[in-house]
Amino acid sequence: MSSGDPTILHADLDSFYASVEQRDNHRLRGLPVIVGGGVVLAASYEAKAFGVRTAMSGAQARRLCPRAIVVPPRMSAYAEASRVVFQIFRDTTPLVEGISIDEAFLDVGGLRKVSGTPREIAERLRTDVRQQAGLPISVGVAGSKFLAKVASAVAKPDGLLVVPFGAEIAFLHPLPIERLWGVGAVTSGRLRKFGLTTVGDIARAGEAELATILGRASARHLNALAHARDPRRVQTGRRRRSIGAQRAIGRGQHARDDIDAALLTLVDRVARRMRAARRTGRTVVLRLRFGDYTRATRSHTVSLPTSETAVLLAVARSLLAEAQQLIDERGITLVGVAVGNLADEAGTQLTLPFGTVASPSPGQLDSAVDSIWDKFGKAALTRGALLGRDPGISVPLLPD
DNA sequence: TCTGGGGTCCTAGGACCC
DNA sequence: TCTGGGGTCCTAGGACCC
Repeated sequence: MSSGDPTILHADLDSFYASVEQRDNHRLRGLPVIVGGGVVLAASYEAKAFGVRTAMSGAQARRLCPRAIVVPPRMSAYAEASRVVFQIFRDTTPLVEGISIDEAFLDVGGLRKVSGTPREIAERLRTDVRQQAGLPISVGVAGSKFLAKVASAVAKPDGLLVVPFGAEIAFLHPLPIERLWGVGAVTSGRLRKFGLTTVGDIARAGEAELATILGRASARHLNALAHARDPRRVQTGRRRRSIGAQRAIGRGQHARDDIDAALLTLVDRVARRMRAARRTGRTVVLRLRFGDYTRATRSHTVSLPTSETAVLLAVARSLLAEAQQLIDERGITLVGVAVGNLADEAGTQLTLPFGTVASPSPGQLDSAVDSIWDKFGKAALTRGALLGRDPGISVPLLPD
């Protein structure tokens, strides 16, 4: 690490969704394109020139750029494009760590004899993605993940930037604090109040002073990054830790039946995705957002992992009942369901009257059932759930 | 013209166990 | 009986990222 070239690449597709749209429809090329209606999911560089940004409300975006062409998202097209690009990544090096649908870290150490210098590899990668996927991609090359990521951001659009060993501090310190990983709106506001505006300011402030502003953990984290210290290696085979779905449902009154129908749709979508990925989970999280934009979560952990719609739905419904008072008071505008504590699908599936629970051994059946019963109340279950008569449980499962 | 739909990680308190 | 320390798990909230 002390000699030679830095070997960590951060590859990041430019305005990914918008670029796919421009690739697939030549009439959109060279024009300001916005993907997404209510909120901007992606904006082409032509739209960004007008100040349009990701996550901006659609109304604000159209005000800034009235001539922008707004197209609805085509998630399956983006997923397919991502698949093609990630295959190019894996053809480049086996050490690929995917971060999201459109970015990844690649470690090209040890490939010099086969593939050339990291810069040459990065240039070829950009050419391959352009030719094979038809998409622009920016690449940062540095000695750490953090610096590589900053470098790719600085290189955008459609660029390549290498931060050589020894040049890290000079590169990093003039940058605004918002470039630091973990500095969002809240943290940047706090830091700026204390006159800290550049990464160099953070480095000079020192950990102790930072701790008085942000707390110990954040202080340690930011201080390390500001000194370009980031020992994390590129990790292959990282696995997803939760699977979820959510839906905004607008203001105004929502009948309980409508909320319940939304919940069913979400649970069904999540459970289906879990089964497709052959994953099971133990913790069900209900996410809510209210009319005043406050949020709340309720969660429950069952003893055995499952991907069964009926089981997950039963838990989600009990969580919704728990939160009913909040909903009545504040009005609900978003409902989401996520399943965490993920495990691989178990070998044994125990079929219960109200669904199937994955179990490593039949002896654990009781605890699995108990954990769900506890949440429901025994009375409700014995009243009919186990016989499939409780309308709260016997919802017909949609076919896969 | 108020605010998608995915995720990650961290913190803190409480329960529980040894 | 009282006090204490350490560890894990669960729950809820919050900040942040793309």
